[in-house]
Amino acid sequence: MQGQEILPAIAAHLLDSARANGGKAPSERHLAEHFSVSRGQVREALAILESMQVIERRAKSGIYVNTDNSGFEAMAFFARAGLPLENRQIYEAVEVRKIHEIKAAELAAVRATDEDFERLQDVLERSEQRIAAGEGIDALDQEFHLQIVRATQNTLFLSICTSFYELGRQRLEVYFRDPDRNRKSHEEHKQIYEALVKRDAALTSALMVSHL
Amino acid sequence: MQGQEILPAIAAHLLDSARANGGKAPSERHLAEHFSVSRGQVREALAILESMQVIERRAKSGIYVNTDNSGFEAMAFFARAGLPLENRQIYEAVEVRKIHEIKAAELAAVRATDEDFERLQDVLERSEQRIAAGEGIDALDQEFHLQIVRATQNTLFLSICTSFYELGRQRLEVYFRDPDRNRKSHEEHKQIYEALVKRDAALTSALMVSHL
DNA sequence: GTTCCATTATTGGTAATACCAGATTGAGGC
DNA sequence: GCCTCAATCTGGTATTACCAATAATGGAAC
Repeated sequence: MQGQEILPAIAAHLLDSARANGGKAPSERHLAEHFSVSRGQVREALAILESMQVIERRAKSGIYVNTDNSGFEAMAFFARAGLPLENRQIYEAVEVRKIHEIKAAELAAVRATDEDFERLQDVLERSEQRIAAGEGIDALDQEFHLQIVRATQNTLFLSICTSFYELGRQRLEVYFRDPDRNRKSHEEHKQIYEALVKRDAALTSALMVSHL
Repeated sequence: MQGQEILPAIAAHLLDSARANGGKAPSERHLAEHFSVSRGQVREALAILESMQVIERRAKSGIYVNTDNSGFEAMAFFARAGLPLENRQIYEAVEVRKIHEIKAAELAAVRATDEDFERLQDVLERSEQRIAAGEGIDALDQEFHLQIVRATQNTLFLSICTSFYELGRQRLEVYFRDPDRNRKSHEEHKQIYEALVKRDAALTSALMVSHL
């Protein structure tokens, strides 16, 4: 185990230990020895985890894991690191994601630029090729949705949505094993694209609702 | 200058230095000396800033500030720390905030519990008292909106919105100097509350649109 | 004056060590 | 069983040192 990539490992270890120990996590010195790194490295990782409110460091006492943690930063980190999320967190994230997707579609219909349309069309073409070759869409599905969010011209919106995509990656890979779903999803994407080009916000939004 | 609270100070210093130096920030050793803390403390702060993608640390080279940074984490941190945001970031945040507020009102109308109604009523009563005393609403206005988001029963939603409120604090304090605005805002809050109690999602949402 | 290269200084990454003072714990006395 | 107090553990902080790659510098060659 070596530098920088220890963050997820330490996070996972903290969560496990805390679960088996009533919220209390191992000391910095223990963690340093366990992962064969210096205490400084451990403290850097802990500082980040504390900034995301995943843990709390109490001076002269110890490290405590926030069990009821549902902050956005923490969720995004967990998703990125492949750490397990609570069922409630997943449910909430899916709901918030839907809300964003639908609103993004509506805004994109009004604001999308020519470059946005080109990018979307490119994604659709590549999807078509993969389907024709009998392969799954998986990553392209997310890229399509991401490009729609991007077409809102709101980078903050994009930043938030990107976190949600990382969350759903594993689930979607399984989902897109089924060729029928691939085709169906692709057809809906094409419809959404058509609505976007017409700049029909209401239609785009409605199509997105039924697509999700 | 002493521990833990140096993060905002270091962040501000990095931004200033980088602006005057083409993206390049002072070295860790310089920062440590400037703030009279150890290099370890500086590195903890830098680790957090890097996790928020505010900076990039290139080994054996230096620290570089991400100028085109528009990540959610960074925005939330900047707002919390009272650091200046780009105009574009503020504009985007206001838009995203509106979207959330409106959707929250719609969801809250369906999901609000008795406790939620009590909390909202409490906020309204306190607002009434402050207005009667000729004082401004400021914080209570935000509390009202926050309680509505809370009534969606989606803690992730709440987490995201909380970040936006911290952003708008300064602006709102100025806004609520005007007694007329206070009264008007309070009246609209009462209408929204009535719509919520009726569990009329469409009406609540519509009222929120015109309120914002 | 310009170009090119070798030497040097600087920089982030990492580790090891030490001290502080409050929190925690455990043993001993009552 | 309860209380008291000392030994231990813990996070917070600072200091020092080494590594290796980069960036800066200075001089040599043209």
